[in-house]
Amino acid sequence: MAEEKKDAEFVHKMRHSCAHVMAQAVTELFPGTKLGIGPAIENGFYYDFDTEHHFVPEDLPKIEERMRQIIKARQPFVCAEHSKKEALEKFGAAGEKYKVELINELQDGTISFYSNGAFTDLCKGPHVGDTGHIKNFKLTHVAGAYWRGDERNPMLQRIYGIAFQTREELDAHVKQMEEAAKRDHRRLGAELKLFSITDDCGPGLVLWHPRGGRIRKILEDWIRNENIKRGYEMVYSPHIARLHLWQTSGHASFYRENMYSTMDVDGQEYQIKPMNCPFHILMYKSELRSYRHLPLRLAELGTVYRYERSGVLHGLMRVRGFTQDDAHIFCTPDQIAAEVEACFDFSMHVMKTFGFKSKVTLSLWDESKPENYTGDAKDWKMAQEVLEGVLKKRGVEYECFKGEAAFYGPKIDIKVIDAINRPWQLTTIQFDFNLPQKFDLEYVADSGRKRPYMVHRALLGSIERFFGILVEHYAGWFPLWLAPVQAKILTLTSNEVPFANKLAEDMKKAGLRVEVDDRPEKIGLKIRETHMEKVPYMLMIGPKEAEAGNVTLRVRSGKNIPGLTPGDVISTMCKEAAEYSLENLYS
RNA sequence: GCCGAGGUAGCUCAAUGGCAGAGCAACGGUUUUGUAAACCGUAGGUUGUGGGUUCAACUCCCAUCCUCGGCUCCA
Repeated sequence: MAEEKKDAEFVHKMRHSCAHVMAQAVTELFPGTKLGIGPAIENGFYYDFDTEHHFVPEDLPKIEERMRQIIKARQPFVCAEHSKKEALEKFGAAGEKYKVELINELQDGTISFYSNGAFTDLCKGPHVGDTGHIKNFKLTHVAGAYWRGDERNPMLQRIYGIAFQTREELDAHVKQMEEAAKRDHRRLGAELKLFSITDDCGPGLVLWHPRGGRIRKILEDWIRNENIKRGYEMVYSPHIARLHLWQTSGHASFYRENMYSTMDVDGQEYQIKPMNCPFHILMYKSELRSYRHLPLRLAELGTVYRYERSGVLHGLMRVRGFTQDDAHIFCTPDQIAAEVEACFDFSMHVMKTFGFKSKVTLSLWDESKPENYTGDAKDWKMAQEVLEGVLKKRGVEYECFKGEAAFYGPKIDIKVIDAINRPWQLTTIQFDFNLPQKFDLEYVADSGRKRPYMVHRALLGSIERFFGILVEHYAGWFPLWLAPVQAKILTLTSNEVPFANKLAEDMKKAGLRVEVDDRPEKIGLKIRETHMEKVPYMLMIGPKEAEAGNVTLRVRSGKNIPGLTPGDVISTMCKEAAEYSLENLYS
């Protein structure tokens, strides 16, 4: 264990040292380049540069070559300490304005520098002994990045690299990235004919094709049933509403930049919905509510439209029109903890059903800036304790982020990573102090009228994003209960077609999704195409099977299971599909 | 939105100012086939879009739309 920790520390130092060497190579090859920062990150490092030259991919091998020379020279990393004044003089003279900015923010006292060869960088270290310790690295890509991550600052050019202790690890990582690219949902979405997003329709607007539509319908039916089982009422609301409604809710001001322009209907301004909340609130308000009727849980697969800046769109993960599995819970103060707990458990049930590994975060307010939030300190304290209490009770690991709460309340977010390790938020469970007040919600309690608590939650997050994650998670090999085509029947000759059609008919009657490939093609071709469509089960029928009245099952691995009766196949497949199984019963 | 790279047949990609091409897919025909690609043929294009330079533009210039990698922002 201690060994592992030591290794991890070494690798981190080595990656950071590699960033220095890259900066050194870049400043030598492109004189006048100013330096930003260059930390070690997961699997590698980056460095931000400000230079007239625009880096192109062809520059990377040249920079790598220079880096290899520096590494070969085994230049020792030497630490030196200077006063702030000396540091400012040194970097000021070199015109390193970004370094000067960093130094100015450091406390007075000594400031450490690391040098190797002729290159010196402001750095708190530590580093490897000399550049010879850097062995297996590769520069991967160039990207833009704002200085200090603030879009008001100038944009620098960032070069990313990866570095590992051994050649094998580096090669394995490169290979892994290539494999990950093959399961990218955008690629599989086209290959498996699940969905498309086209120029003609518009960016961020998804066309769900028949195969994707089948899966979506199964997902939607499943999540609706799970909601109903837990006491939710499924409701529906319109896609547009009078602007007035959004002014009341406050969205027309605080959510303005994500909303589309209004449209004129009979001289009135209408707005396409970016949220479902106001509609559920109107339903709540449609009658006088009593504590006896709470909690009220209104759920909807609600399609919303949000303006997302062009550069942030990403396949199904970030789109402009999407459907949330949204719900709003209205309840009394003494019901709130149980409701949040139930939401959290519901989310965990979702994650488990699909085999997702998730990461939980708790977003809290910044109590030093109450002016940025609605609701008083007492409410916030209570709400945060409720959320954190549930996480503690369930014993899950979670990370707290102060100041990350919405202005209207704290929240629990649950994220899942995609094929290439990018995290995407699916579940969100949020307190809302704003809307009950804006709409003056109340309920009749034993001692007069009171304001209900309101929780907003989405578990899948959006059907689109969830589906994108799902495609990548399974690499297109959906478990039987989700597979758009669960089995394909392949005939060898035209003589078996009647038997194949009869089997298909019986399977369809049993509720299975099956297709027959009766083309006069070779069995090898049919197998290849069916495999590439990622159909879980192939049922092969040739003269032998037709004679015996059975089928040969070919599973994904290529293994054959001969002599199965149609009845066996149907009952086993039905069982597997009904249990939301992640594992195939035939394998 | 910002920085950069791109956009050629349904898909993957050629063509460096001089006749727009290949493989796969599609379509037509032949093949009745036993475990990951049978064979022959046909068709397919305003090179993202609009403008400009030129005798001549996929190629150079300008604008614009979209995609990709990041940044910022978020389900």
